[in-house]
Amino acid sequence: MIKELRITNSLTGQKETFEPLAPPFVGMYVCGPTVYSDVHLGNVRTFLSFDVVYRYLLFLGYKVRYVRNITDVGHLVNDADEGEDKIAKKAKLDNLEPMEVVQKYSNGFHDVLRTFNIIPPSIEPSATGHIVEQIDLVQKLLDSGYAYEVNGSVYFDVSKYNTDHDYGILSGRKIEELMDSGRDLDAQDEKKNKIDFAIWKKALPTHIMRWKSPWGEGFPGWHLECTVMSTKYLGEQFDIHGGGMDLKFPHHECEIAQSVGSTGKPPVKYWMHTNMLTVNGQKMSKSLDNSFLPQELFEGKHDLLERAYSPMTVRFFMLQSHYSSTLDFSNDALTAASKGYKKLINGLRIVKNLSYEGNSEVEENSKQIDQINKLIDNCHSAMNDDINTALTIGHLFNLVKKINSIQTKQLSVAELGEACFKNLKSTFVSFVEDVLGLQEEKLEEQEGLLSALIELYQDAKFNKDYEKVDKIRGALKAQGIILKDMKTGIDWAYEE
RNA sequence: GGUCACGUGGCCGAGUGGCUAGGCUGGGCUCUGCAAAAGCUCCUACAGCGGUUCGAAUCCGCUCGUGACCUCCA
Repeated sequence: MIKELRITNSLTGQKETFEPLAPPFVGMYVCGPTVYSDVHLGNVRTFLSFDVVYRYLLFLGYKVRYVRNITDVGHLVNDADEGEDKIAKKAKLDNLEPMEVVQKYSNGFHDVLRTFNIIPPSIEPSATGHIVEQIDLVQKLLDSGYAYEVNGSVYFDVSKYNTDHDYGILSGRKIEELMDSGRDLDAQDEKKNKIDFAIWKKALPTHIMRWKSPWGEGFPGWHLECTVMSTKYLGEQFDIHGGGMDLKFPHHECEIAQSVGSTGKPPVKYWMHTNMLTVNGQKMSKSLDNSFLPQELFEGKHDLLERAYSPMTVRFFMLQSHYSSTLDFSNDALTAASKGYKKLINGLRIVKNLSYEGNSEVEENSKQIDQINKLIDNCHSAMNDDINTALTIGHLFNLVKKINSIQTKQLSVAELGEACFKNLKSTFVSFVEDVLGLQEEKLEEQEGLLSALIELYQDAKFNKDYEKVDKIRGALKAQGIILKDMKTGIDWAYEE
């Protein structure tokens, strides 16, 4: 059994034992969205992955401060240093105040995450709320010599930084190669080198988002806000920094440069990067027009969707792969996930209703006990092994078999003994609900009504009124409920 | 072009130097008024070609294929 949590550190490419800088406290920062449009399913995958990381750290007893930002200024449309601000552009387009855009899509973001049962972070700071701190950081970088001012804009001097430190330490890039590729500097460009990036940008007269600074009116550069807010709330050095793979370069590389350039210390102990959600093998992205909004998924309203899928089905689907692998979206896979999810939740319903009953005439079945204890250990091991939710779910399904056997009395709780049974129940419930964050999607119908129907069903069966029996069975099936006739009684389950 | 991943059974997806997850689908059995559910069970794979090894799908090399990043992107 793997007793310690190990996570893959993108910085080293190795699985490392997780040792917080100051246990039991853990600081975790995850790059949040730029709120200029609706979040799509690919975005959700990242936040879902870190939701499980957060949940598991809590499960292990750590005191976690989880910071996830909202980027509401500074993120430009085209490249890091030119073009319009995404928020400002959208504001003009929709004829709204920039902050209305921010509020609208922040609300939408929160609604979506709540639907997927993603726990809100401890702190959700926004870039516009930290302009003062960002100006301070720009000044620090100027003071340290790693930044220079040109015409009211300030740029980070990557080559200068690279003489003292290692730019590219996270993404494996070499500064010379970066210089050779990509677009060339044009005549208007104020930068010394094309790989330099803006940390403060002068606002043109038409620019609607602007703040006063020692360098004139302007706005902060994209990468700056994450450095500032992570430092402010988690300190100059903290445990985990996460985000999607596509942020590794340049965003996270720049964050490291800004931190090291200002404090001299590497900011993050463990970098974690989640992989992309793909559609037909291609990354889901807005520009490729292959992205789904969560709402389209729930309603089944999209050309690529054959039917609707519930939030928990999608959550389960995503957890069935490892966060570091690409996950390909398809109707077949979602349909399979839907059935699997219901199987797991049916197991959850059953085990919650089970209680221990001793029986002095029944001997403990050591083979069963060993099997169950092993499966429980496996669940812990799987999560400890780099948050392997897919493997964890596999083990949970093996436990579902045991739970179903108990319900049909093919296996009795007395055989397991009290300790094993209680361990089974608590492990199963806490892994499904607390760690994986899967919950029962309750029926609209009241369970009381259901049990009344089941009683009628039972009477009809007793009276061998099979016409009525079939009628009740058919009516419930139409509602997605199937009846389980067992020797030991009647129960219902979600149709898989 | 540069950098880095990946290629697993009908489908989706873990994993690992020997003990061959799991889900979905399909077949069989038990149970049942008929079913369903459940349990048991069968079909058993690691792109191709070499190499290392007692032993590789797992390590190394080459080939082919796919993708990501190098511009904004979770």
